[in-house]
Amino acid sequence: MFRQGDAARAVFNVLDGEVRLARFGEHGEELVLQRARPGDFFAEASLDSGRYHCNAIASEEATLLEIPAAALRELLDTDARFARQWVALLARQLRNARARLERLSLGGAAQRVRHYLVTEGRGPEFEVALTGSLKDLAKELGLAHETLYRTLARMKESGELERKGAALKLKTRRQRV
Amino acid sequence: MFRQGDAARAVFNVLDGEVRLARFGEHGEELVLQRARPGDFFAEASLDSGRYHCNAIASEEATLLEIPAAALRELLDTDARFARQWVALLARQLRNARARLERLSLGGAAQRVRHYLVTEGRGPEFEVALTGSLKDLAKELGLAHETLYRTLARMKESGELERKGAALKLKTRRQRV
DNA sequence: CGTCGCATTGATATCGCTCAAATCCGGTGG
DNA sequence: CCACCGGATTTGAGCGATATCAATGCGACG
Repeated sequence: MFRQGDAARAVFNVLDGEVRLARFGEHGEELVLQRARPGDFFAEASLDSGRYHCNAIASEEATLLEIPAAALRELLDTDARFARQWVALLARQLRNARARLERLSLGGAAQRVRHYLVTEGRGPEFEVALTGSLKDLAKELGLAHETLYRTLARMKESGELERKGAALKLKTRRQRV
Repeated sequence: MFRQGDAARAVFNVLDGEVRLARFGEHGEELVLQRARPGDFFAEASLDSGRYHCNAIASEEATLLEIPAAALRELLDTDARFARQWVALLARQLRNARARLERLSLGGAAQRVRHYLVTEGRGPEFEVALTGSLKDLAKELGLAHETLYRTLARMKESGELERKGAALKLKTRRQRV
């Protein structure tokens, strides 16, 4: 859709499909900043800065709603209800980014997995339905995929984790150490 | 000022001093999410969610402006200019959080230091004036402080980095590998 | 002068990354 | 229906970077 450094012309809303927001390291490795799924906005943070700060990649066929920057500014200025929702949206994304920040600062693969389940999971057992592959999850957690496989296997063996197809559950409460 | 889990009553603005926004791990280690300095707002993201998501700690004497949640909502609804600035503030913080996210996802201490200098530094040599101690910087970079010392020493020895008191500069351009 | 915290350096252990190989699985084409 | 292919998954082995533990110097501050 656009590349890092382009002038920010518009904000987008995903109607259908999925778009990855990513940056690329020196060696071509991809860092996913955000995965925008139907209903999500993206490039919201670039609006005020004039340039896009990452690359938008449609991994599959996707339908997008493109909102020109000028139109958005107009909306923000005139529609108070919209402005309030926009603020709520930014705040939500900010909290999400900070949760990931906290996760990445954890030492130890198992801790990251636990943190992921506790923050993203639902219900008393912190159940998470995997959307993509485990390799994708490994990227999200900042781990090599082999490490994630091994960590999941070890946690499953110790009874701390349960896997049913694409669902992950935390079985035991986090222990006092 | 407040603790994680408290009901979010207000947003704050630092007039003087410094406030750390942090969470604590199981073993008491501190994770700094944000350092609010004079002019900065904090707890902006908690407003919509009802509860604070981290602890606010005044590391030194600080003067704060407390803005009750109701007042802020009122402002957002009535003052379009304020709402626009508030959106810009959130967007800035979001970009900042994502930059840190990108940094933490880098492997290798030297890469993180470079990323820090390139994103936070000013001018052609990416000069950064250290505000706190190197231990604080180490936390920000997600490194043990010993590792940061060693990394800085190695980079200085190789001529890539220069240190003058509290200022850090990148001397050579990042090389193609 | 004693203490405290930061800065620095050394030694060691550990954990996760890298390289490698085997298996599985879904899809594709014959 | 079967052979084949690519990507994900899984397991193994070894290495290297970082965390951890430890000791010392140094400056500020009481």
